[in-house]
Amino acid sequence: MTVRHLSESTEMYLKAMVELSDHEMVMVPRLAERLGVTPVSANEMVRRLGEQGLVSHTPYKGVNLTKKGREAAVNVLRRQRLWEVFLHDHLKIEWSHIYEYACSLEHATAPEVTEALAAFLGDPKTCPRGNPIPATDGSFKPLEGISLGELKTGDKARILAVNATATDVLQYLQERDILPGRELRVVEVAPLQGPLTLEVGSRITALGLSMAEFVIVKLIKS
Amino acid sequence: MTVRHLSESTEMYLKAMVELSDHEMVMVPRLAERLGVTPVSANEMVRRLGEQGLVSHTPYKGVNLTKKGREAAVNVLRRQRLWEVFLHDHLKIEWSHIYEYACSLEHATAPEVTEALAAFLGDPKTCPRGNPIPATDGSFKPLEGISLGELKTGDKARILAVNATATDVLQYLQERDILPGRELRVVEVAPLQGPLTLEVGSRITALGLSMAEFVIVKLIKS
DNA sequence: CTATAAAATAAGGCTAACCATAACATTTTT
DNA sequence: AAAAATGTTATGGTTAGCCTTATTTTATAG
Repeated sequence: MTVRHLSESTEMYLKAMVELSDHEMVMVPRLAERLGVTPVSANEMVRRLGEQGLVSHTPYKGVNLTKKGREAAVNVLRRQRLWEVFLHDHLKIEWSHIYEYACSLEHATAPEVTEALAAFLGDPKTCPRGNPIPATDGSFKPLEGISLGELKTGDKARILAVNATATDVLQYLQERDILPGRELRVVEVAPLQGPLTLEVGSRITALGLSMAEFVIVKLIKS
Repeated sequence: MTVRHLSESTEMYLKAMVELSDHEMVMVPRLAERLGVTPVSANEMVRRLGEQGLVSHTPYKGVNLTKKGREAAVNVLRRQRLWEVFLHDHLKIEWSHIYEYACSLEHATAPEVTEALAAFLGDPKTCPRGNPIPATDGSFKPLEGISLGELKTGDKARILAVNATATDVLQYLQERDILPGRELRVVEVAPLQGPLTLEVGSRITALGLSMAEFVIVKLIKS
């Protein structure tokens, strides 16, 4: 049915693809950025993934996952987010660190362990960063929401998920209480890619646009 | 103080060394056997470990761990055995599989996660295979017991630990109820490296010598 | 003390993932 | 339509960890 055993690197590429655009084409250099490798290396790897039938690449148009690739990617996501739940709820690991640690564990997790873990956790549907956890059968509908960067002055919204992966970014956001479930109001949007001024709880915070991109929100009708 | 980050392969070598002889010299080909690599590869790797100050190798005499190497090795053991406890007690993974799964996880476990896991598990002292779990500070006294292979006809003993690592061997032993805590009696020791005949519970079982080597027991005075 | 077995080393090769630099192709902008 | 920006490919290099096939060194048993 699905795939035997994929290298850690392969899993990271697949996960990156599903994380930064589900179903749309991704330019290879965008992938490279997210994975912290050079575009040349990413191209090389994409070729290898193509040979394995995991992605299809149309030069100058982008890559996307094949059916097989998406299955594998969703499976990685499942493992990762289950570990996130465990690390957060049971081990009480600090929120900003769980992504990093879960990411190491995910590659070392056999199917039997994944399912036992899911059962132990009570089949959670959401991870601590707010993202949905794919089901065993691979069914998975990505969060419907918009990026915080798309809001206008005066908009009110609830934070659905925080998709940052770097520990320091997560820490920065955590310090400002920008966490799943919180509600916020956009006080001001500065021009020229300038920062957003937000009111979260009763705090006023400035947030750069690039960080705001990581925050998925749902507009609250007002 | 201790070491930054060791590769998975490095950790496996260190663990193998502490597992198959604590404090005694090990011949490199013995290491190679346990790790499933050729003696040539093991020699190469031992050289690299030597350069990192983790082992010291005296040609034709054997290798042993340096202080630094032993610290690292004991740390790996700690992580591994903690995961074994989690997999067995909480995830209810089958006994014969926990070594294999724990072994993957151990290499992906940061210190913060290790300690949080230990706390979550209630600082267990023993893993499901019967081995002691090293403490955070690295203190660790190996089990004192003898190998089942050293027993004589008529001896009675209690099984302290089962040190096999291969899943199929563990399964074989599990099927014959050769598990930590069980008591047994040696019915017969066949000559010429022949099998032992054992009475475990009320069952009579024949066990080859090489498998018996994996079983650590304590003689019961009679 | 020499013969044999065991351990070690030498030499050359392979793979997955990375890197840099440079050339080339395509898309987008002006 | 030309220039600029972006994406891709070519080429050659690196590292860790493995491999095989000799060859050499040492330990040990007769």
